[in-house]
Amino acid sequence: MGKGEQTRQAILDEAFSMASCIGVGSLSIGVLAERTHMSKSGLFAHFGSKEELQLAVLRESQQRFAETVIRPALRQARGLVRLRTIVVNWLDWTNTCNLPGGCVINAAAAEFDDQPGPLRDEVRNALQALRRTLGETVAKAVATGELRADTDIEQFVFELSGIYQVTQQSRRLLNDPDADRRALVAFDRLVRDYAVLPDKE
Amino acid sequence: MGKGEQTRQAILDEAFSMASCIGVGSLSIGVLAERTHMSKSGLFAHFGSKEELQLAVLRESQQRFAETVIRPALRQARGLVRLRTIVVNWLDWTNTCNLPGGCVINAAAAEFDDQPGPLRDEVRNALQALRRTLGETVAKAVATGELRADTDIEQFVFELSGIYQVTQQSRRLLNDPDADRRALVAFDRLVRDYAVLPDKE
DNA sequence: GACAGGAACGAACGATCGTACTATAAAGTG
DNA sequence: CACTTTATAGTACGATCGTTCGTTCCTGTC
Repeated sequence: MGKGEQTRQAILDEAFSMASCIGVGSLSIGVLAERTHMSKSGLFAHFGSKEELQLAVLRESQQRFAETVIRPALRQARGLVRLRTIVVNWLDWTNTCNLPGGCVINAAAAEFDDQPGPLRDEVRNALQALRRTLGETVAKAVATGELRADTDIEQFVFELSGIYQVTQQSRRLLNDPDADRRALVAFDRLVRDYAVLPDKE
Repeated sequence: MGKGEQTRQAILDEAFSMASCIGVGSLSIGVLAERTHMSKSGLFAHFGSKEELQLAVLRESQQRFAETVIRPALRQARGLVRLRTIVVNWLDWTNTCNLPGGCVINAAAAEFDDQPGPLRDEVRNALQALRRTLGETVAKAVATGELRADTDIEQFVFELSGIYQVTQQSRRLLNDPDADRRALVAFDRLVRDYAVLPDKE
């Protein structure tokens, strides 16, 4: 990794954790330069524009998410076990990664949902990709026969996403210490409702 | 209503719909003055500081929410009917009110969840009040015997909030035309799981 | 040791930010 | 009408914004 690539990554690290706290939209090149002990212009040269920097942060976030939440779960057996692993990792990933202020993409989703442009597109793609991944995982749990064959997969993923979002809000804003427990209760209820009934004894 | 109160309200109207699109944090006094055909200083005098303006927008939002979502539902019979009315109103209230860019409070929740200060406090209080109101409504559905006596009310409200959030995201960002239908499916599943089983025939 | 290329800096740009102060116009009140 | 209060405008401030430009520094190659 060349020198340029190295500093660029260091900038992204700082920008990432900063964006977690104040949002991707409120990133400031001046402040970021201060924090990374660089000049504004020196930092700027690595990205060419503020928007490129913001996009880079969003991409960085996606990459870390894949490596932290999804990939470790692929070692689990396909089906409900793997799905549950993803959910647990997902709920915990703001702790695992350096995300003092919550999920960057999730916050950006609320921030840009009505502001057309590359940033909105990037967030949109990221969330669609995530839902697709979740959908495939659910589909495998159907294939293994753990979930019913007529499971509405998109509905399942829809509700799963809701559980994630409310958990973040409860934890971060309302300081609800039971948020994670409640999230798992909701997840279990979701699974139970779509599960194949066990044979009668 | 005096002249002052009148313009103040006009400013708030504009600020409200603006905040809906770009977020409470990105409100700008200059732009707001332009849109209301006033001078920056003239507008400024109504609030004394930007933060006060932002707080006023948040309070305005709470008030409209109460009048649009909650109050009309109080005409319904207590219990599941009223609860369902609230949910339907809730899901629709960004259309009912002038909210081109989605719920102000909900966006602010993601924006300020890690930035201590009066704004965060206000959002927090608003959401806590909402959850309390929802909780009381659910409790009445328990009292009427429609929901089971051992219903975990906080859990119920927790999941309800999740349904709302994911619906907003699906509709606004992912352009999912089925979002509202999915929300109601999720709600019905929630109610069914906590409902008192009908007597066997 | 000359040279080249990339990396970082420093200074400055025009624009916009929130805010303060002063003056003028309008509204409200007797 | 006169008088007081309130509402709005105008101007200017210091700070910060993203961005540009030209220069310097460092690193590695011939």
